[in-house]
Amino acid sequence: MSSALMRKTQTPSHDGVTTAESENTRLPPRDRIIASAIDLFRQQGIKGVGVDAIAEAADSNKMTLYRHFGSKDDLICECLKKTSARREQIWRDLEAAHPNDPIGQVRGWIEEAAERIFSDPRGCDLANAAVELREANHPALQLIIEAKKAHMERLINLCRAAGIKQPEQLTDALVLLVEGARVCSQSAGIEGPQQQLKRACDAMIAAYSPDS
Amino acid sequence: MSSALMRKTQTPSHDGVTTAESENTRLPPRDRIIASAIDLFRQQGIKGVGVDAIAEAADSNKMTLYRHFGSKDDLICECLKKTSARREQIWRDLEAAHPNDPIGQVRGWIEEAAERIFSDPRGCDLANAAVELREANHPALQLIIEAKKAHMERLINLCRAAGIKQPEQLTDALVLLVEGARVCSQSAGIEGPQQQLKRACDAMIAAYSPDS
DNA sequence: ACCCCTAGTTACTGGACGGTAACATTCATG
DNA sequence: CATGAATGTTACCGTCCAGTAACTAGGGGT
Repeated sequence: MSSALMRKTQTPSHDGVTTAESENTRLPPRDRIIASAIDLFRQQGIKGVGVDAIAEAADSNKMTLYRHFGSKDDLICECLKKTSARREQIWRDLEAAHPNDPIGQVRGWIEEAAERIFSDPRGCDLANAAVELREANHPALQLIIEAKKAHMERLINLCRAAGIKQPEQLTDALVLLVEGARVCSQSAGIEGPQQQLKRACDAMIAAYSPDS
Repeated sequence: MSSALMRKTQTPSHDGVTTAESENTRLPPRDRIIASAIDLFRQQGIKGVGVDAIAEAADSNKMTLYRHFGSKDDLICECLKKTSARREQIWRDLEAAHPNDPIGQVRGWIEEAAERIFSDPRGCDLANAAVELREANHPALQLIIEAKKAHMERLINLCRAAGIKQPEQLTDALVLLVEGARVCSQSAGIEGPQQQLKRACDAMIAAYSPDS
């Protein structure tokens, strides 16, 4: 809490001209608002944070927020889209890191998920949003489902390219394990079963790999 | 309003002796409130429902609610305790259904989880609560962690009794799969990987079973 | 100069929220 | 019948929420 407040206190472009370079380049308000919203949603939950807090954290204000996003639900959807886009980027990075090595990309994805679980045990933003936004037909829900579907499609193709016998089944199993680890990191304490995510995935991959 | 009045009109022990049992016996307000709260929390999320709505759904009122529970957080904790207690009862039922068959109890637990996922795809109340109650040191969190821990302890003992080589590892993997299926039933659409929960668990059990 | 678009500021609305006070009612007991 | 505890009823408090209105301040273009 206090650290977050402290961090926000930095007076922005107080001396004006020098901001030329580096990450200090102030993003336009829309991007700042989305970034702050993703942050706060992750820290306090979607229903646990109000638009005023988001605007303030973005060093902006509520009116500007409402000029860019028609409603809080709108902003939520844009945040989820942004999160999905970042995921796509991670996949592209994995492809670059393991070229022509589909199973390496799959293992890289698992590795990345495991690291993230330990460095920031707050689960998957998309899945968490689905838990919080239970009102029927919430516009975010379709986004979440489609993102998960696209994600699994990619995994299936990688598994197939890797010569897995039943790529759909292995993908389902791996997704269950990873999603389970992400939720357990929130509900099962620091010593929970998420500690064994990689080992469980290895066992599952072995079970579906062609016998050596 | 009027329906509430109508419903309340039943004269209780009007004929004295016969009322021994029957489900028409109105539960005391405290139990009605907890039951209604669990229901509403599940339907609309913990942060999505107010105490007024809970009191009304319980055919009671806010003051009675606050006489029994010091705060909404208090009520949340009692609901989670009740949920944990019901889980314990499920385990006892499984023990009775599969006496001296530890792996049968484990499979029965998986079976029960799978059925529940399809009949009511709203995930695990405990895990969902952990997702929603992110404020640091929320009193519910410790309850959730302890319930999950006790649950896993039971699974480990069953796996060990079944002759599994590494009972802790198999338990971790099975819990990841089941928790993953529960969260995917909310976030991955009706055709999500939760459909393959049982198959994935079978593969995992096979991988950890002594070779036949 | 001019306009115009974007962004920031302040103040506000109406409603829902968690929680409380004061009072009225029921009802099983003595 | 009297008592007292548990329950119900109504009204209220202060706070927070999502969302809006009116106004001001800069910053480029033309």
